[in-house]
Amino acid sequence: MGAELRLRVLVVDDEPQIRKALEINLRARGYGVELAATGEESLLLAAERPVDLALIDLGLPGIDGIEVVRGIRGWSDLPVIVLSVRESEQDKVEALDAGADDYVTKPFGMAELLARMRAVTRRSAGRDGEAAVLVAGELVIDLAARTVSAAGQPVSLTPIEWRLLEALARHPGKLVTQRQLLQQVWGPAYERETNYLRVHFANIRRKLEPVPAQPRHVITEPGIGYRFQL
Amino acid sequence: MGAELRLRVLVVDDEPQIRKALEINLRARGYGVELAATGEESLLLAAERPVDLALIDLGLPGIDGIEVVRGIRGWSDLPVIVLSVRESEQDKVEALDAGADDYVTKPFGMAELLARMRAVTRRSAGRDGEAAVLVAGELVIDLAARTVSAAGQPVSLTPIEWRLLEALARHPGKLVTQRQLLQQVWGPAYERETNYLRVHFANIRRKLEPVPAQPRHVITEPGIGYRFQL
DNA sequence: GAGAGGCGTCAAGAACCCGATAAGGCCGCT
DNA sequence: AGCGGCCTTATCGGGTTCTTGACGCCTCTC
Repeated sequence: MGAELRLRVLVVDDEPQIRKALEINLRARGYGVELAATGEESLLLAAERPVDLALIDLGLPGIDGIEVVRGIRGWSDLPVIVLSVRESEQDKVEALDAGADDYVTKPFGMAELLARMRAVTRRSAGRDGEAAVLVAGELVIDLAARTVSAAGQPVSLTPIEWRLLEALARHPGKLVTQRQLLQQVWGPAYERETNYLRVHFANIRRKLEPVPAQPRHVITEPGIGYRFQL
Repeated sequence: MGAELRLRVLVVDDEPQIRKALEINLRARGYGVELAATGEESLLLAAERPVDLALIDLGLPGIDGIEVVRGIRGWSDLPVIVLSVRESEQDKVEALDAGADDYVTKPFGMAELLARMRAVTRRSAGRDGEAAVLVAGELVIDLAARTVSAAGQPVSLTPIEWRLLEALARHPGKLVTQRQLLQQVWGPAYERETNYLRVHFANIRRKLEPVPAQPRHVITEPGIGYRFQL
């Protein structure tokens, strides 16, 4: 399994010198490198060419780096390291809570960056393959295409509904705590707002479950969280 | 108090002031905190009491912080954040390659640390751990999915019941004292309320044991505690 | 053999959690 | 401006869970 698959890295930075420097260093270490100069470009690239890791600069023209992170997190759990000249705690917190796995302030040493890259890829190494479509009775959920259909009919979910369903469906059968859901969908400041979950899961069940009062797939574990039952 | 499902953090640092400061800040944020001053102590604690995250100082007397990280990585993939005054790249690389998930140099801002803690726990929460399934006769306990079934039938446990069963099942065969159980499930202020244990274990046995009056798996050690028999 | 302490059982009230529903505000679209 | 979708917020009822106290049985000690 340890067959030296070369990892592919997406580098997003608007300064050509930094792009060049990173490209040279990473290629020398055996990484494959994709380059993007703007947020728009990076999102397109990430969608069409699968990469294993993204290095994203915060100070981008156009779409901000934070938005790029959010955009990526919307449909994948690709490891993301943010690079930035901004040293303020608020910037770091914002980027990390947007879904970044690490935050490195420029200027940084190449050895440290490489070590941090190894650390975050190590974590996500054990992920599943592309089990992107999941079938549960009359329910069909396509995680990649972001589509759901119940009893053959396509169902349209609101953004929040989709993120909640996705958080459950990514780990079928496993229990996801209220805290995890609130943190993933709304952010760490909303960990106590369990009423959000009640309202939105009620809406989800109304759309997906044949008998919303007796849900078969979106199960609630009182006092703990929710579970997606296949 | 409500059934707070809080994350438990192990703090390893030899300076009492830093331990205290971290403890106060983390508790205020709703984390459970275990403290250790030396590497030896921390390894013992980590093995005995399950925590969800470890904050480890590098400059420890006795066993070095790096060795603590390696020790933990030897048997678990617990998220680990290293705290250190050392700023050299070599120290960072060494710690990260030893298995640490992040490296924060002192002094650091509390907001940043909390954000980095959220980032690493978010990662490790999502991955499907190795099948942590425990089979004891007609009992099947899935610690990862948080499900229990007896004689093929799924059993639903209340939050407190689950936490008690989990505390026993994480160390099959080992004796867990009443004090440990009360402290883990209800908090340190409830160490005397052994009647809670009697009531809830009676309910657990009623749900799990074929003959609740003659329990085969949830064994009580009079005057000391309880034990999970495989 | 008597007493004390620990344990299991039971039941009742309080506290808690969930689902349902609806009103109000915000935003984008026409 | 008007409209509609979406999210937030509040309230209510019903069901479950937790706590608390009481009682009887067992075992261990004196």
